[in-house]
Amino acid sequence: MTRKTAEAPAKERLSRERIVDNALALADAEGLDAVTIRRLAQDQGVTPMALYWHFKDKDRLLDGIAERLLSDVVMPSEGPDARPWDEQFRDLLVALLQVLRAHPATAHLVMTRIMLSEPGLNLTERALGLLSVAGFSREQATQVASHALASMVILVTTEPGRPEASDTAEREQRMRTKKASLQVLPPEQYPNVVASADAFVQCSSEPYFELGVDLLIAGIRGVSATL
Amino acid sequence: MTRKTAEAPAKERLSRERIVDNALALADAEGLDAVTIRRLAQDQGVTPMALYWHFKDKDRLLDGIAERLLSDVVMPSEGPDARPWDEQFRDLLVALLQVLRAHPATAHLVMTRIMLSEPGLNLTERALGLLSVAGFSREQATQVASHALASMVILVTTEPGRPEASDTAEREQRMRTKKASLQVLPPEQYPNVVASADAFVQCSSEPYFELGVDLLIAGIRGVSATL
DNA sequence: ACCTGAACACCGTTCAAGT
DNA sequence: ACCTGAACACCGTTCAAGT
Repeated sequence: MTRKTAEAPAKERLSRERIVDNALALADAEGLDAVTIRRLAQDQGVTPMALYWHFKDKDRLLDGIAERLLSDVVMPSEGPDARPWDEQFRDLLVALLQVLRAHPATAHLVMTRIMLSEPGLNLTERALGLLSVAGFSREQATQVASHALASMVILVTTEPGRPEASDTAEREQRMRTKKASLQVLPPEQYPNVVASADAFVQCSSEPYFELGVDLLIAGIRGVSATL
Repeated sequence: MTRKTAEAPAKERLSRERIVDNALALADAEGLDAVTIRRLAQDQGVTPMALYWHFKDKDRLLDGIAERLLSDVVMPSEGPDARPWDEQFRDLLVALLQVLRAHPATAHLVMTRIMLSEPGLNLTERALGLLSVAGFSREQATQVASHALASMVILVTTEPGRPEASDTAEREQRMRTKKASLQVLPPEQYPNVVASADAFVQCSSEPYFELGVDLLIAGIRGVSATL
């Protein structure tokens, strides 16, 4: 339980790829706030300015992380698919959700960055195609696609009881504190909140994510039926 | 077009309220990144450390902003309401959406902070009540309520063409640049993306937000029908 | 009760220079 | 092409002290 992260001496040269690797690993382990130019440099045994040869600024590095996430999405295979559009759309969402769930601390980075990378463009192209089959106009399809992506992100980032890059001990403590603060509320004024104290503080992941996807798909289906 | 924000000499004393006022106004004008302990102090003609008497740290100040937003929500009046739960739920969402739209730069602050203030608790209590009428279990109602709140937030923060606290001139330039970068893509590979270039870069707000709310309500209604 | 002064340990980034 | 050194202009925050 030492506070320092174990760092390999990192003999090998720097590269965009290596830098993104480390940034992502660091974010996974300690949260995005720990991802700092200076910290990354230190972990690589290099001067902070060394990174600026590979990335114009920190924002481009974050772009790189987002691109990495998106390139990790394993898309449903191309080609004709006889199934209804909503089933295909769901597969797309789930594929995206898988990688976001693996990297909750960086998931939100993709929201503003999908159109900046090839894998993001591919994902978007597929989504737009399916939504136009569903009967949406260009404008609506675009908005629904954006919203669908964003929904997967917030599903991951707002999961009740999600470990916020802290160790398990103090995380459980925070959960208990929060739960207690809800249970202590006047039950005649907040009966539902008090009764939901548990659910606000933790949940079982699989049903949670399934509900989230169901909600979105049902919404799209519902709206498409009124077109 | 001077670069300095015009600051009243601010003769009056400091207070939590005044600080939050200024922080919110500053965020609205220049984005949340501009909201800095030091900057706020300077604008009030006071030393940075003066703020620490009123707020334990910056995070508590952000809590204060979130609470302010939530207290600005004008809730549909209490008391028995004969209308179906989904109409009532929609009113709740729209009420929240109104204030989030007025403060896009700070909207996301409420996502993790609803349960920390009385207005947030009231909003949540009402939402949970309606969802339990709709037939959801405690766990599901809690998750749906959280997701609904978060959806309103991302609707606001990811609106295409949303002004990111920059002046109109360079904002239009960025939009043109982004649009051009999409239109230049190979149309045989990304037909839908290219055709949607316009829609990714701007939209008319009212239909956009209505679609967003429709999507969510339709989703909840759809899922509730399968219970 | 309310605010100041000085200091600490951080940031991202520029610019000129080394190999 | 790839990296270093020194410096700049910022952060949030602590701690002791003033009124």
